[in-house]
Amino acid sequence: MLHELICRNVAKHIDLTPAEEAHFSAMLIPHALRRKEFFLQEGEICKHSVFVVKGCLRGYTVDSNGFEHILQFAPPDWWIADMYSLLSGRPGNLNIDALEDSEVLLLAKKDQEQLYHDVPKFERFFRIITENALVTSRQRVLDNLSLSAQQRYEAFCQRYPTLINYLPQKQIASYIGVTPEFLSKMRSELLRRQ
Amino acid sequence: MLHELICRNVAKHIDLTPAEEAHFSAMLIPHALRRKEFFLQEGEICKHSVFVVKGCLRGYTVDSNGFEHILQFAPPDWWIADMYSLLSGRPGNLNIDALEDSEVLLLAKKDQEQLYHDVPKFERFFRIITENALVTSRQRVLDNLSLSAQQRYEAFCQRYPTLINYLPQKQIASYIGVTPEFLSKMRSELLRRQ
DNA sequence: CTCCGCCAATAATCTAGATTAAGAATTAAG
DNA sequence: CTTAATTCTTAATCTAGATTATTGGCGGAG
Repeated sequence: MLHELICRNVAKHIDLTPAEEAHFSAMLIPHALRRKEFFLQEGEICKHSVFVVKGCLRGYTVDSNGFEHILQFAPPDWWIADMYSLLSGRPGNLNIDALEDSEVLLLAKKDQEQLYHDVPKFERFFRIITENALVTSRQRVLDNLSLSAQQRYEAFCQRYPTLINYLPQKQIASYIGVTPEFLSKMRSELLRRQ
Repeated sequence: MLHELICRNVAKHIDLTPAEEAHFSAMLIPHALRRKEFFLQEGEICKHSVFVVKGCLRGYTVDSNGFEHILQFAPPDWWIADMYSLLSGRPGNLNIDALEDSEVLLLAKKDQEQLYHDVPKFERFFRIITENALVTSRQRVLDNLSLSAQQRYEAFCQRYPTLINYLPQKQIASYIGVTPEFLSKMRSELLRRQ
């Protein structure tokens, strides 16, 4: 069933009655995205939290020189959104698109707020996943400040072992903050050493 | 009164009855820190959320070459903790110390969980401040990936105008990820240009 | 089959920012 | 007031990683 993955995702942190689960499920809007299709573009207002069921999305910005900087990959079982825009209701600077044909479930901001009201346990759920995301994000800030490109690549390999063989190197390079050429150089050095 | 600042901080996001406020207040442990005194050191388990009433704390790591990398400053009205350690119950890699003589209020993890149980509105409060912290942290990741040192310094000046004249340049350099020498060079170039 | 767009690899050159060193300016302490 | 410690500045050299350019492989479209 379409909602099985997301319900298990929620059940990791809170217990729902069947009625609560049905109430939640009814709010979810299934949506399909083709490879390279945008879910959100810079300047738009983000009105949904997105849960990935199949495929892979990415959130990134484009700087003044046209270079992409990837903030987040979202493979199945992950949430993604332009949090700044979603929370503030103002235009964001994030682009979100699909790296391959994907299926997602959307939770509208208004429904999410309704859900907090109807089933307060969801305050807890989103508090916990936001806390985890914050820990990850802060670790990434520290990695960017304290590790070399080589070490950042190795850290990425350890943290996302499934993504490493799945994503084009170009995307990984953009996530860890190096050029594709330099990532290639690092990889060949790593291979030579082992 | 000692708890006035923190109660206004909470009131920004949730409304409490006098009884709830008293219940919350009773959990807070006042604590004083001298300049350079550690609240938490690398390898310890973080058991409290810290709210700064007076002075200024900082959270940072020390890399394998002995260089400090500042993750967060906490002036009055801010929360700070080693979130990874606090959430996981495992030893963290963060150091937290006072940049000057400071006064803080501690909320023990156990009390915080009790509070979620007794006054569920606090789930909401901490969800919201965690969301805001996540937006800030992700913006910082993007700044580190896409901006030059110069631009990162200007962004810091805009975002923390009060801190800029208050903190030693050495600390600011460590936050934006450059050497004190290079920060000094950038500042003199900025002055020359204006 | 071939033409074209995407991806990876390699190499030469270039630059932002680190490193090192040394002196000037502040601050704190006796 | 004197000394010691810390912080800030300036300048010379050095390096990790960027930039630019070239090549080859590979899969899809006509």
